[in-house]
Amino acid sequence: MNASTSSPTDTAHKRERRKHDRPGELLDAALQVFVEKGYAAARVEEVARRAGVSKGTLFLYFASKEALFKAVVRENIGRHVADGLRQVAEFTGPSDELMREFIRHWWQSYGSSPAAGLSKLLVAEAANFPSLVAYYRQEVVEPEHELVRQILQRGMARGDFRAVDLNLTPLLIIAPLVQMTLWRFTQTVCCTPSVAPDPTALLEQHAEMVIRGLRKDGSAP
Amino acid sequence: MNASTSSPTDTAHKRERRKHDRPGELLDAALQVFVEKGYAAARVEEVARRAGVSKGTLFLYFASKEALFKAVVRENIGRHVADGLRQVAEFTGPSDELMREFIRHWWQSYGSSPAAGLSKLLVAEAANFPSLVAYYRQEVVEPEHELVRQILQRGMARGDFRAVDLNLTPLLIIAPLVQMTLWRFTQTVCCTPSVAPDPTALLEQHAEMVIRGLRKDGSAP
Amino acid sequence: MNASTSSPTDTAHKRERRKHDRPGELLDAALQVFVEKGYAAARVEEVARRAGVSKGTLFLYFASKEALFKAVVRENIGRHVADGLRQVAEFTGPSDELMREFIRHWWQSYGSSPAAGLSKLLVAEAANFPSLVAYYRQEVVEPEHELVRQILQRGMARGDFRAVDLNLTPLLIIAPLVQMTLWRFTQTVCCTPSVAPDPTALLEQHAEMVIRGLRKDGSAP
Amino acid sequence: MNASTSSPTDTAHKRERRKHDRPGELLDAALQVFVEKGYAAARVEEVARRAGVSKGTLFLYFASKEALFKAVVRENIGRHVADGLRQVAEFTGPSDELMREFIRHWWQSYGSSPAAGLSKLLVAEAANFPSLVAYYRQEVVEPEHELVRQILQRGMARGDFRAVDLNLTPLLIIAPLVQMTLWRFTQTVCCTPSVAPDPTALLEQHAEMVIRGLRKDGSAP
DNA sequence: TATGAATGAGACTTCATTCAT
DNA sequence: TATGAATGAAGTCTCATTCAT
Repeated sequence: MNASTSSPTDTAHKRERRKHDRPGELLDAALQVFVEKGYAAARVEEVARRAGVSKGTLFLYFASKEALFKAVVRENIGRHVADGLRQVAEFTGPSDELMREFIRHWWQSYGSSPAAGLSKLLVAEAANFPSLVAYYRQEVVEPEHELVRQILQRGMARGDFRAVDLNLTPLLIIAPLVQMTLWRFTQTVCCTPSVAPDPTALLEQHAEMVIRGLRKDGSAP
Repeated sequence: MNASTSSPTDTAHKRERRKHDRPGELLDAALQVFVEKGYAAARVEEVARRAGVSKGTLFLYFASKEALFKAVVRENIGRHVADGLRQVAEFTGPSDELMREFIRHWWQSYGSSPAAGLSKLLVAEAANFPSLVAYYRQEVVEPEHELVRQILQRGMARGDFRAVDLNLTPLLIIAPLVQMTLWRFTQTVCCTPSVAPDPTALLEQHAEMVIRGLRKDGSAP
Repeated sequence: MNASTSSPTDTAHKRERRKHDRPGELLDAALQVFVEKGYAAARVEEVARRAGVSKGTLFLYFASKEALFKAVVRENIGRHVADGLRQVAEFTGPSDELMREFIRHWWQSYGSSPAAGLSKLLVAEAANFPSLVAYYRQEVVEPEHELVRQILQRGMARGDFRAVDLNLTPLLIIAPLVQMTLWRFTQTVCCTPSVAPDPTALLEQHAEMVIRGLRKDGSAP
Repeated sequence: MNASTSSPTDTAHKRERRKHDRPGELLDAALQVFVEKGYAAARVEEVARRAGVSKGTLFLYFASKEALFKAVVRENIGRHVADGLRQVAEFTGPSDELMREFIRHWWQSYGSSPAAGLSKLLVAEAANFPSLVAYYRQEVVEPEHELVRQILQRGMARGDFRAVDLNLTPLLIIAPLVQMTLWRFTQTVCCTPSVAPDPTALLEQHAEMVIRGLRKDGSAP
């Protein structure tokens, strides 16, 4: 931001990188602004300002505000699920532990990342951008559910978990994770600790509840 | 409409009733529109149209779009929690059943009602209307958590539930209910059944998971 | 205003008179409001309120805001000049005294009356209502100038005044009177005494200046 | 407009100059429109049109209609009084001549200038913008009166003028000048010559009346 | 006659988008 | 490529006027 805090080499380097990374910097800034204000209340000028360019420049890279918005969504819909699936296939320990891993990993790779703003954004703009919701479901929600489904199936097959509905249960396992994600963007101001508690403790408590909820009736703790 | 079908008293009453009912009709229409589009994208003219009045009429009852929005939130923040608290105090059966009752009741009295749109609205507009978020938390979220906390305490006191954290657990119990609420307004368009499944089945499954999650280690099903 | 402050007879009487005087009360209220705010910024509802009737009632008596405005102007263009002309014809004393009388009388009968607001109104709205300006000039300004012209002619004929231009001098004599009138509506707020001084002293000083300005070169004081 | 007629530097300058001149052009147009119509009846779109720009451009330079109005007033409250004061101090001739000079100068530097519209504007909007009236009085009216007061004091000290009230007399001397100013904007339409006479002749006649009004009783013409 | 709820044209203002530089 | 001044469509809000009661 400030030339006095970086060496000439850095600045020059930064400027070089700048030109190349413009779209990326704009997308980062746009994600921030869209998440904060929502689509309609977001100002393209503020996106440009946060990216350090002028309003006109933004339109060199994105044809319209809507195009920018869609690019933000598509860009941030990661592929963090893919390696999740691999993990399940390779995992050899007890299903309890796999479930705990999944929950921790979900939060690390998505829930606590900047991309998590997408969840808020898509809740807020669902009615205005139905195609994005469909896209998001296909690319994110469904694979995620499939991943949980596989964990459940593995646990049931191994006799670690009782028999549960494979359509409903993934929703219930993921719901608190998504809620924690939404809270990150809902409680910027207020924040009694009881409402925005320590994420780690909450994740562990969630995992504990889930595992106990899935335990077979006669099994030991 | 026709003088021959109504006495002067009736017609006078009709006039009166209209004036009396207008704000309510406008608030209902406004809730719909705000939930659908979000605050910024909502058009006051559409609110007026859905309420069957002209643009100008809306401003006879609400000083501004923002005042309308705030009135919508305040109006729909119900008192459905109050009788919940009474229910707990009076309940005499096993805590399992009380928890099931709470979950069913939450959905009936709020989650499936039109007022449930508030949840989406407050997620979407949290950053733009922090005071409303604080108000909502105080009036709705905190009392709700307190209610669940009392159910948990009762269960632990009676030996029905194992010892759990009284700050974290309510969040985990309510989170899936809120998620179900949000889905109602997120999946207007698409809707594969696996994503928007039968609420009743989901509620029962949620209750089952929660109860098992709270069960004492040695206890029978 | 308040029934408790007047006997029943008074009130009844007042109400009787009311109906009859509605237009007059509306015109009085309208003069006030138009003078205070100007035509465009004046609200018909405020006129109605000050007249103690509803907005709808105003339109029973005046077809439109513009019609009300024109009626206000026409109504307040008095005939105070007419008797002024008679006075001149009948006056037998020295012209000094006649001039002093004219100045005092102008202020008493117009400058200090509520109708004086017209002067401000016509300055403000001249460009928007040229026909009213023409009407005002014909009915008020020209007769007034003619009156001063007659006083000057009389004074010159009697040898009391030096020879002066009969077109220019009336303007110069009346100008300070009109300015005093405008100040009444311009200095509602501030009012250092040097700017809004005692009207009587100012009138006397004006008369003194005018009379000396008209005195023949060799004449004694 | 045409690249062949201007060097790059020129065109860059032209751009710069436009941005630099815009506020001034808008203020000029705004003064016109506000004086013609009054504040409330003035349309910002008309101001923009007269300045040759679009509605939106106006708001790049002035935050609101009210801000534009206030800028118009502040901008046109000149410093034409300052050099008047110097003139008095340096003047060596008879006070008659100084007074004549003041009257002529007042008209030249203010009364006949576009800024003279301020007088009409402030009469019209006094009640709606009291702070501007106070500002105007402080910056214009009071210095002007002080200037006349100094001329009078000088005349009395030199024995040129009789003793007069130093608070009242400046008002009487300036009043006809202000009236002449107001007439410029009041008589756009009608205009019988007797009502809007030759300003020069009127100024001379005014000066003559004032000087005679100030003359010591025994003094020769 | 009197009311005041309802209307809708029109004003101010914002902001995504364009384009000359 | 980058800028930012300029645009004008569209939104919120006001208020003169109407009309059912």
